[in-house]
Order: sequence, then structure tokens, then C-alpha cells
Amino acid sequence: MNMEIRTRFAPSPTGYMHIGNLRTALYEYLIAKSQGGKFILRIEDTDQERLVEGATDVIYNTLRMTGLHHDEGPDIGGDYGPYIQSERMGMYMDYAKELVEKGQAYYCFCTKERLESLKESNAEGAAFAKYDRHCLHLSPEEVQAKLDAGVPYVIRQKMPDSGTTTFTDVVYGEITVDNAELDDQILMKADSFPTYNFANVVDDHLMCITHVVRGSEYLSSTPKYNLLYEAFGWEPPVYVHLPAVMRDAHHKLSKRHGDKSFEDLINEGYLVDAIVNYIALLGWSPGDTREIFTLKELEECFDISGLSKSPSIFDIKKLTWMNGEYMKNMDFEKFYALAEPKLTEALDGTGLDLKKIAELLQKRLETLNDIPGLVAFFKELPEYGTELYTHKKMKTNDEIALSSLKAALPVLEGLEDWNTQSIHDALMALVGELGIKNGQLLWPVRTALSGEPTSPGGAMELADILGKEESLRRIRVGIEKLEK
RNA sequence: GGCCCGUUGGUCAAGCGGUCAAGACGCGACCCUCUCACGGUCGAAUCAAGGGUUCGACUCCCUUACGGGUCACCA
Repeated sequence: MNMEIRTRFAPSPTGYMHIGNLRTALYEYLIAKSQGGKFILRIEDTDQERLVEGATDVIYNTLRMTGLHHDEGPDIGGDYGPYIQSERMGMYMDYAKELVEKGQAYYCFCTKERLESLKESNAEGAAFAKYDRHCLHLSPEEVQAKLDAGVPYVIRQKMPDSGTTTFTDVVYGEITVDNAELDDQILMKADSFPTYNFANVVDDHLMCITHVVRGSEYLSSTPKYNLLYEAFGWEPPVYVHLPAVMRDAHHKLSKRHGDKSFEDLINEGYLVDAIVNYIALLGWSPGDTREIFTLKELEECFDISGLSKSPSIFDIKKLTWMNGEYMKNMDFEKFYALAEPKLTEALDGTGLDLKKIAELLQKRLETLNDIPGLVAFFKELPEYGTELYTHKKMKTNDEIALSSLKAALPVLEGLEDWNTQSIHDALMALVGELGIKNGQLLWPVRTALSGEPTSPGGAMELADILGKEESLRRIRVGIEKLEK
């Protein structure tokens, strides 16, 4: 029978959501959900020194926004709690002692100083020093005596003396290492807290995690994890190691080096769905040429075999393109709801029809933050030079522009109904009368109305939105500039 | 340095012994057009190198190079 797949996202509350972590969460979610499994959230907050106020909320918010709903977690409970690691601290010592009893781990009373000197004496050009197992051969009596005397201790995992350890990673395949390479790593620290590696194994086992999904930086320590599972007599999980998300060929994405977090991208006007869609494709491919996916669609077609082995560089340009795709293909009402705040902010007090402007904008936007810059001219005609009137393709220059504007002015002044259609009819009729090209009339009008080299919408649309009075005023300004 | 992993256009990538080596972003050109954009058409651009194995290698094996990871009482 098939065991239900359980994956977990185990972030540290750092106060922001790293893109690489979000992608890991996404894959964990998809691996579980594509097989009808469960996605669990476990907060790893044991690093008390780096604790940030409100940091767990960032995690909850991100999962909620992206739709990566967890089935169990600190905020919603579950059968395998607690889901906050700091609340699990009492349970690890017993497991460590169990291993000692089984002969798979041992007490170590070595001082940090001794360990330090060990490294130095070993430093013959190499920075590598395994623990020398000084305490491995202590007799039970000696150990007990030291414990009774209150000598500080750690508990170390006893690695096999010889042979090799092999494990299979879903992405990287079969990996074998010499056991001689493995250090007797510390399981319980002198402060009686578990090390990360140990806590992870115990937690994952207790939470019945079937697929451990994590960054490839853990590939090297996986043999130790596996040995730990074996030592306990537990069944090891399926390992899925993920290649890193890079900033460039040499560096991982990192907040500290100025790379953007999920929140940063949202603040810069990127859409949640586009971000999720984009990062899904950073290291995974569906095998066909589809690129636009909703989360639901990803759940349906996600397959572990599409995961890549090599790191991928985060390309903001492609994200930006994809963001534009989402904007263009969105229902207008939904788009308007997103754009409205930005429009209101930029055009406050103008009384302009924001919906009409939004319609013009929807197909030309890459991010929501482009809005203010694109619509500013509606509020106030910018200062501009008459060189804007010269456009080679439109076959215009100052002279033509001036005469076109002069011709357009009375026509528009005489317009009773002011809407896109009436403006269109009037101007096109004028083009016919004058026997000029469309652009020779429309380009100057558009330029006069916007004062910009480019604008969302052409002459007729801008005139309609600006209204008769303001449009005429701007055309007069244009004439004035050209007459100088 | 030891060990582990990786390497298809600038970027994301498909490929899983036989393809003119998909597709997308970006870039360039053209078309459409009242600007920009959208849309459409086309184009430049890739198998890290060298050995094998094979009738045949991007695909399998080895070596080299170059990257990355890891070697904590940090997570």
C-alpha cells in the first residue's frame, strides 16, 4: 500500500521570506499535494540570538498569500505537535541516551580547548580535523564518575569504523561515501540542547515525515542522517535535495547582498501568482513547453522527475515578463482592484475616470509600480520641448505639428459630444479634409495632450479621458510652444 | 586540502544512443499601428575539453578544467 506522503517546511523565523526558501516550500507543498499528501509547517526557532519580533507572522502570511496552505502547524495544530521547535526541547535527551545505550553514541567530556588544539595540530595545510575519539573508550564506570562529578559533556554519534554508507537522493541519485570521512558529530550540546542535525532527524521521524526536501548543502551530511535513522532502527525518509537559487554564477541569492525577498518583490509591484509561477520553473520543468501555471495546475502536473540537478540563476527580467502576462490576462475588474490604489495615489484630486485609464494601462504594464510614472502626465502636463513633435515615422515636424494643432483646435472646440467615438470621427474627418496622413494629425495631438514621448493610449483616448476643457488647454499650450 | 555534487545559447530549459539539438525570457529585424505597448513573423545565439564504448554520442564510461557544497557544542 502507499503510505501517505508527508513533507514539511521548516523555516527559521528571520523576519523575511527568502526566495530560495519559498521555492523549497513550494516544492515541498507540491510533492505532497501532487500525491494527495500532507504539508506540514514546523518553525525552527531555536536560534534565540537571531530571534526577530513578528518573524513567524511573516511565514504565516507568506504561506497564506501564496496559497501554500499547510495541513499541520503551530497555528492550526495537528497530531504531531508541538510544531514549534523551541517547545520540543525536552524530548531530545532521552533519544540521545537511547542511542548511548545501543552503543551508537557516547558521552564526550573533552573541553573546547582540547578540541581546538586538536584542530591546530592537525592543520598541515588542511583545515580538516575529525574528532579523535578520545572519549569513545571510556569505561562505563569512568563515564558515570564524570557524570556524577558534574563534568560538562556532549553526546556524540558513533560513526562506523569502516565501510561505506549509501543513500539514494531522488534528484542526485545514489551517493556513496566512505564512513572514514564521517566525523563523530555532536548530537547533544553541553547546554543539553540538541544540535540542529539531531533535532531534525528526531522531529522528522516523530512527525512521520516521508520526504525530506531541502537544499543541496545538506547532501554532505545526509549519510550521517541516514546512519542516525539506522541507529534508531527507524526507516529513513526519501531524500529530495534541491539545487540552489543563485544570484549569478557564483553566489546564492542572499538577502544580505541585496537580493530581494518575497516581500520586496510584492512591494515592487509583482503579483503573488506570478512569483509563485516563476519560482516553480526555477529548477523544475514540466517536460513540455507550458510556462504559465496556477498553483492548482502545478499541483496536478508536478512531478519530482522534473527537478533539476544544477543551480539556476534568478532572472528578474523573466519574472517581470511573466508578471506582465498575469496582468494582461487578468479579469479587468481584478486588475482594477489592484491598480486602483496606485492610480488614486497618483491622480488624487484630478477627478479623472480611473477605470478608463486602467483599461489603457492593463496591456502595457509589467509591474504595478510602473503605474505612477505612466500616468503622471494626466495630473499635470509636464514641461516638454517641441522636439517631441518631430517623429520620423509619423512624418511630422514642428511646422506640420503646428498647423495640425491649429486645425484640430476649432474642430474639437466645436464638438458637442466629447467621447472617444466623436473625437475619432471629428479628427479622422479632419485628416481627410487636410489630405494628410493620420499620424501627422494624431501624433501632434497626442504629444500636446501628454507632453510625453510615449503614453498609454493615443490622441483620441487621451482626449476623452482628459476632458474637453483640459484637452483644449493642452493643445493651446502646444500651439504656443510651437509658435515660439 | 579531503570528500560530495554540478556543467545544453546571456538566462530558464527540453532532451534520457539515431532530432536540421524543442520552447521561453532577453536581444535584433520586420509587420500591424495615432506614440508606447499588445499581437504576429523572422533572426542571431548552446551541448566545458580530451579520450574511450558503439555502426552511431548532448545522452554511457574515464580523465582534465571550471564552478558549487561540505568538513562547528550554527542552523
